[in-house]
Amino acid sequence: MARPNRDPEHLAVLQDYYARHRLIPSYSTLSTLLGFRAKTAAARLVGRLEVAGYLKRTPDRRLAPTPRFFERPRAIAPVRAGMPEAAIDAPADMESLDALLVRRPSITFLMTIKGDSMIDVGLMPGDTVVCERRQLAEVGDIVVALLADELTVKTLIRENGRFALKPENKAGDYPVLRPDAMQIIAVVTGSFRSYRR
Amino acid sequence: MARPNRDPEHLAVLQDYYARHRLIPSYSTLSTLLGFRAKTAAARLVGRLEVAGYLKRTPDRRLAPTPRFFERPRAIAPVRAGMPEAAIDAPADMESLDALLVRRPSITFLMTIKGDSMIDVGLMPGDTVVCERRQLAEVGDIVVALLADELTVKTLIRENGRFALKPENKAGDYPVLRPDAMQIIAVVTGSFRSYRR
DNA sequence: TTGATTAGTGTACGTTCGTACACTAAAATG
DNA sequence: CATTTTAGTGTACGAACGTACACTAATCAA
Repeated sequence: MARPNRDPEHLAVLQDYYARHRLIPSYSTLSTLLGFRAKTAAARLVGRLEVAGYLKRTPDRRLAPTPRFFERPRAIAPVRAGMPEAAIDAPADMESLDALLVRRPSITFLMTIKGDSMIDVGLMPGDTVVCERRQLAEVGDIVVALLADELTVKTLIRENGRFALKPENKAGDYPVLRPDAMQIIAVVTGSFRSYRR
Repeated sequence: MARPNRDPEHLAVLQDYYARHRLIPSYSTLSTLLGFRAKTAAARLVGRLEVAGYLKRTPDRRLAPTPRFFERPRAIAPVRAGMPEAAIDAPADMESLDALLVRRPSITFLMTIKGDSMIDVGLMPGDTVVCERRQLAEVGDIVVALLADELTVKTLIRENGRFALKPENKAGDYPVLRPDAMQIIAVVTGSFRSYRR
């Protein structure tokens, strides 16, 4: 039909640029980046990438990346024989983990897990939880609550029409907490740990 | 001395905007966002945020966020009586998730945990592990190994002078793997999950 | 080989953006 | 209360940006 489509290759360059600068460049600099001599070429490319769902426009018509822009090959098991490289394809530029875990920076804070009361849901002592500061939580949410001047991480449950805080450790035999007064400080939206020494 | 400094508050709005759009807005839209009536105010604010190290300029003089822009406060428990705000808002330290979890982006990739064979060390099905690609691992490391064309996450142990792969699930009764040939693909340096619906 | 199709070129133009500059407003200090 | 300092206002202007449009180049299918 027509010319060969080099868009994937060009997208890769754009993704690298974004990884370095955290910014979609102007058509001019994108043209320079890709070796185009007319910035219209960059404009057309961007149009195609928009249609393909890699870029979108903000309310004020500026260019911004979409979630798809950040999709990276994750390692996938099973792997084809003798080809672990292909399955991994280590991306030189990784999506920012911050983007994955933090949606509203202004109300987000981190907290360290103390003790093993939430071990059944994979929250080990020393793990860091990502918390969004708000009072409204839903039943089933893991929340940060203020109890006797201590910040506690527990699952919010409902018992006989009352809210209670449930530890997640069958072996540890922790009691469900049914305080008279309880203040929800934040909702846990994620967690992480580092195995680095 | 002078007017109260509302920069932290304004920075928070900018950070939220960035989290939504992955883009630093123009001075005009930033002014609208913050309720400024002159875009010069936004320009001045941005200048201050540059000096403070939250923003920088790309080679073509466009505005981009710095690593510090992505730092989050870490709450400290226990809390002083009735003062949960202070523990969060006046944090001991600020940290960026990327800096914490990814030290060498070029050899780092992500992988999703399948199954519950590592549940005792807090790796639940669906969790994402951060892996650094390298062959040299130490005993006790959690590693990604290639076994029968499958990528497996296990703990590397030494048994009678031989290396072996140990699952971490006492209840599940998984066997220790003692393959004739085993290839270490990567070392797990971190893990995370999101509780978001 | 020809025709259809799509990528990139070159130029022109209106709009928006960033910056400069003089000015006003609000707080803290002495 | 006066002084000092810094945040925000208002206006103006050149430069950069995005877009439009006509044109050329490269590939594939018939």
